[in-house]
Amino acid sequence: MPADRPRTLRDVAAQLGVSAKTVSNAFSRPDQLSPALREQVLATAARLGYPGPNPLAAGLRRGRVGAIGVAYDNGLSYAFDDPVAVALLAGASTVAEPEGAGLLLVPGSTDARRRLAAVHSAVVDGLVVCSLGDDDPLLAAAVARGLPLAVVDQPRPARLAALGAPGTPWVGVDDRAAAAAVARHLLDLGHRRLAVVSFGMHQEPIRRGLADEAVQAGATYAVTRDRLAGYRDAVEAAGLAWSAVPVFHGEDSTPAVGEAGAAAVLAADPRPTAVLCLSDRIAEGVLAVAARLGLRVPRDLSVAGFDDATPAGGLGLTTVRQPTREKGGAAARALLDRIAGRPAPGPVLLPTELVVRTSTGPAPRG
Amino acid sequence: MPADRPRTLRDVAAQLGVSAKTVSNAFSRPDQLSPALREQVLATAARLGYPGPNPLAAGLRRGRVGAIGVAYDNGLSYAFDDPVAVALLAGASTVAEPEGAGLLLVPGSTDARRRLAAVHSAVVDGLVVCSLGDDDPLLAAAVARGLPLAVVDQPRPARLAALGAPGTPWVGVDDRAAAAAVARHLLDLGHRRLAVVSFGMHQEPIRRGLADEAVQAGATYAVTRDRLAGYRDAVEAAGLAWSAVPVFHGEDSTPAVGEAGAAAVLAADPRPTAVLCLSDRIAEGVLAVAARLGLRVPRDLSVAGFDDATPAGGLGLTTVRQPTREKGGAAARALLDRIAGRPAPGPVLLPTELVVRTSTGPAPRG
DNA sequence: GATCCGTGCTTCATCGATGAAGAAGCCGGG
DNA sequence: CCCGGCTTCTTCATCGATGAAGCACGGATC
Repeated sequence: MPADRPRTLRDVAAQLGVSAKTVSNAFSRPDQLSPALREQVLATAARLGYPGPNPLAAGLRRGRVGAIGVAYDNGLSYAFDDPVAVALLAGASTVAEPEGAGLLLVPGSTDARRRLAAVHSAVVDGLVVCSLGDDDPLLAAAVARGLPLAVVDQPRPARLAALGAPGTPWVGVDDRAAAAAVARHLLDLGHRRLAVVSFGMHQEPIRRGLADEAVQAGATYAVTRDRLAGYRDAVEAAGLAWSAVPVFHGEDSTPAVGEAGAAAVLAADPRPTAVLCLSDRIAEGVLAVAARLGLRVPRDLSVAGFDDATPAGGLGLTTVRQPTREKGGAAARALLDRIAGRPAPGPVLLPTELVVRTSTGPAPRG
Repeated sequence: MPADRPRTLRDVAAQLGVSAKTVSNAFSRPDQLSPALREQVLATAARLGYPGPNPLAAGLRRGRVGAIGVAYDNGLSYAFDDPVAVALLAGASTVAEPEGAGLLLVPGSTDARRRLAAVHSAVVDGLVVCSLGDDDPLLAAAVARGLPLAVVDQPRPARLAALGAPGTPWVGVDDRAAAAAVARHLLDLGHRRLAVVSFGMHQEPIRRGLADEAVQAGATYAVTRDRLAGYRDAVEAAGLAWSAVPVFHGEDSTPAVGEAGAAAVLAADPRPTAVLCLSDRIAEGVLAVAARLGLRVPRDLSVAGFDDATPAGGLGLTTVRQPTREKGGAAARALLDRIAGRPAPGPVLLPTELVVRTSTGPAPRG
């Protein structure tokens, strides 16, 4: 009998003169032994201070650990500041929790090596990857590990197939059509001088500035590419030249980028009368600058966002609602299905909706 | 040679005619073999499609998995809706991420058995537990597993010692003093008829209603107990009777509870002139009801919150700022220290600060 | 009385990797 | 020429639990 707390089933088994497997069954398969013996085993285990079956060892043997991972393009600390990312996690947890599955937030890093190491060493049954660039090695690493995957937003299904992960469940929206809808809304209001403030085009290099058409088309973030293409569709359908629309892009989806973008595009003369933002958080920054410049919204300037995340409603922001929570939920669901060997759905395209609030109005005359 | 992808180091080793340990070293301890051989091993592994060392098996052997868990009193899906919980996670991730540690969100459940099972089966190196009731079996389960712990808010250090976890790192604020400060602020403004809207007293049973002094003192949530005691300190110091202050309590920290509470306490005649809320989210609900009733804030009614979380600023809410992010960060830091065998700090008491905004003002005359 | 079956428990091999310790080869120093 | 020490790689045991298959026994069945 071990002097201190027994660490293994074996120790407890020896104490009782039964087999290790029986102790294991007492904990994990109550139907495999008589209730009396089970009680006795559990009581002895408790008395000796046995911590219970080691989940790591059990996981190794079973090939299942009861947790799914979530990997982001950006770091975790960023994720928690972004209402969209939080909503996604909320959705995923709503699905995972009732199934008893934990959610492992995979640490990000600016260092590519460490970022990949985190994916290699994540102890999970599967991975939800969110918003990766077309050529992000993180996805390749996950595929190489043979982990069941579910992808949110990007890469797009076609790209996934090219990356050797065909049939991977995918959840997203029609970014292009949605973006076209907001742009059309502004064009219908008579706006002719538009500007765009976007988040990043690529994971690397991180850069800010105006993006010409070649840069836009070369974006490795499919979401960025497609939303810009959607704006362009609407602009050209209205008979305007896309090349005349300044597109500022920052590195991520933050008010800071919105502020920088607003400063850049609103300095032009003549000033744009409407700014299309690739996210609500960017729009938040644009609104802040507009206020600082003394521009009345929407009388002097119309601003539209994307996402309909907190606090778009409070700001009166016209935007595109996308069901972010549902995206997270659908991805988690698909992943859990895959893990359980149930048939997982193909690409899931969720609906979007233009939400018109008070930040957009008729173009000013002249 | 295995027909399909090799699954183990051994397979790769056999292919190359080296030992399994060498392949292991090629991945995990580059300094333990010649660069040339390492290259060769990695190339072969890649060629064969070996997924890399299984993190589960490595974790078992090493006794370390590179992730810390976070367990909540409430479910995950609730956590993501509460800005305070999100801020806590943000803080924890800010600390864990640079260390390469993942964050496992342990699934909650209303079913006690499943809740404990989740703690038993969490594959983590340690656990941050947040805001548990004094007698929550979840804590006992974590202690029984022998997991390194760090506790946020509650149970209090004294209680932890009683539960067999003395010396467990603890992070929190002086809830009682902070609550007294807000209450004093209102009393100083001349308010004499106060009311309180609180969140839960116990994990179970979940119940709403007015809580008399016995119920308040018997709360198993130390945070609830202490904040109420703080209010009481200030009220009695002002020469008023605490028993005359209606204390409504709901189950959790949501606007819905605030609305129910407001409906209950504002129905009294004479009406309270000030409502103290145990959280900003509750205050949010109270403000909504006040608006619905046509009460002007702060002219007819003063409302104070607690936390200074989103969107307290936007609402102009007077509240107590507590450094929630830092709480999460400090807890994660302490836990990682413990896991690494570094000396962990004793109880960490973070500062709070009264933040006066526009939701509180002088008591109406008469 | 022989056969069959289900219950309750055991044995055995295995999940996949890594720490500790040991054995070759190579080097320089005495 | 021999020895100690370093590098590089190997062997061996082990981390802790569980699936699959097997054995023993009591009761039902014919």
